[in-house]
Amino acid sequence: MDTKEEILNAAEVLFARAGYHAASMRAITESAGVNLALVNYHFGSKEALLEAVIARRLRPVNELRLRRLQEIRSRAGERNISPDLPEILRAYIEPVFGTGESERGWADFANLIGRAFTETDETAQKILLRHMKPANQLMLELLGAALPDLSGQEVFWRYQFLIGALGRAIRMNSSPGYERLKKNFEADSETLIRMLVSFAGAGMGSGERREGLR
Amino acid sequence: MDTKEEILNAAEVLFARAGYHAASMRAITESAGVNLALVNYHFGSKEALLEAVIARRLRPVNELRLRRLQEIRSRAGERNISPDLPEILRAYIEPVFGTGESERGWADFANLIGRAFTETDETAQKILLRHMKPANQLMLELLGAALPDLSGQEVFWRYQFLIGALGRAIRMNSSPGYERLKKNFEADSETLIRMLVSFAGAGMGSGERREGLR
DNA sequence: GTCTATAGATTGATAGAC
DNA sequence: GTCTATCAATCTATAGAC
Repeated sequence: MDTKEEILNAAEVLFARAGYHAASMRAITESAGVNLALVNYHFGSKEALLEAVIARRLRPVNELRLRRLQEIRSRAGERNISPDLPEILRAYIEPVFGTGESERGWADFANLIGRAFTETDETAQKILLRHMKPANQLMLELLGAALPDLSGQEVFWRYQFLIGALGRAIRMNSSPGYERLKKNFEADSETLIRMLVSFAGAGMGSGERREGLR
Repeated sequence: MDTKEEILNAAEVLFARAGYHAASMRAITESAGVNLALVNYHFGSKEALLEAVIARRLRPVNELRLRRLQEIRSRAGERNISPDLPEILRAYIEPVFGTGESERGWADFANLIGRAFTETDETAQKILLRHMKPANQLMLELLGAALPDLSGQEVFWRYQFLIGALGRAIRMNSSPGYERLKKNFEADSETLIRMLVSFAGAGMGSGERREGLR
């Protein structure tokens, strides 16, 4: 297989499992079965490698998200109605669990994303925010339109709660080390998505006057 | 001041802001104004230092949590009624935002906890889980009693969503780097707690037959 | 493009004087 | 308890042969 891709795959696994700093380039190249010097040849630096790992998976996810959210917005605009909250949530949540092809390796990447929110002296966090910005802005706009009775502050924080719940779900679902905790409560992706949409839908809609009237 | 405490304070800040691996013992001792060798003298190793940092803050939080949850359980038991969901949530959430004394430094620790869920080759994660286990078990039991119509799987995952939302709230509220994102949506702790309880209460109670009848 | 070899810096930890 | 000095290991990155 392509050397670059081999490195990306190995880096994804190790960044996700050990963390950016703890995953050394020696470990990565060894796991990939390539020479140590090839990381710098192909990517330039360790940080650029992290950027490439994140970008590879995140681009299709956010493109799909954005497309679905834009479609919801234009449909609501045409008929001059508020966008539907559960529909918005599903468009935001579903792509994270796989863009369709859903190749192997997604579990590790999901774990990496979970880390990226906090770790690696903000290196990964910045990369992440940059990729998600367009979808995030549109998401806030649609949520505001779907929840017209809530203040901007309320909408903003409920959106943050959703992001937190989603991140937790992804990590719990994919990262090893939670097996013992999950025991008999294992859930497949579709079940998880359904539970998330229902949880966040009820949580975000709480206090809305229109609640339940649609 | 006490040298040990000085080291703990500096380590807390640096672990939180840079991450466990990125925060070197040289940086920690320099920031604490003490000699490099004193970390190993007082704590034994870098990992033991992390353990001490976490334990110092987490013990009072979880003791308070446990006490309040136990009180709810015994009150419900006496009167032979289901425990009240918002009350459970408040008992679980409130202590995380400060145990009352709420000394300075809590913001950094909150950030550290956010990291600990994922980072540091599971070192911090294990420490965290060990500390939270008693409160977590009681929490699951009370949630099950408060939501008798839900399956164990549903209760478990909604609890995970709560943990995710809570963690996100803490990090957003305390860690630097989110200032630009929060802009005009800043909220004080009491407001945040209220929003969390209302969000999670609605989200967790969704689908319950008794919903709204209490 | 891929390799060896190594530079150059930084890390956690410790021995031993005070 | 606190200090200096240093070891041994590890890290990222690069020079240069093939």
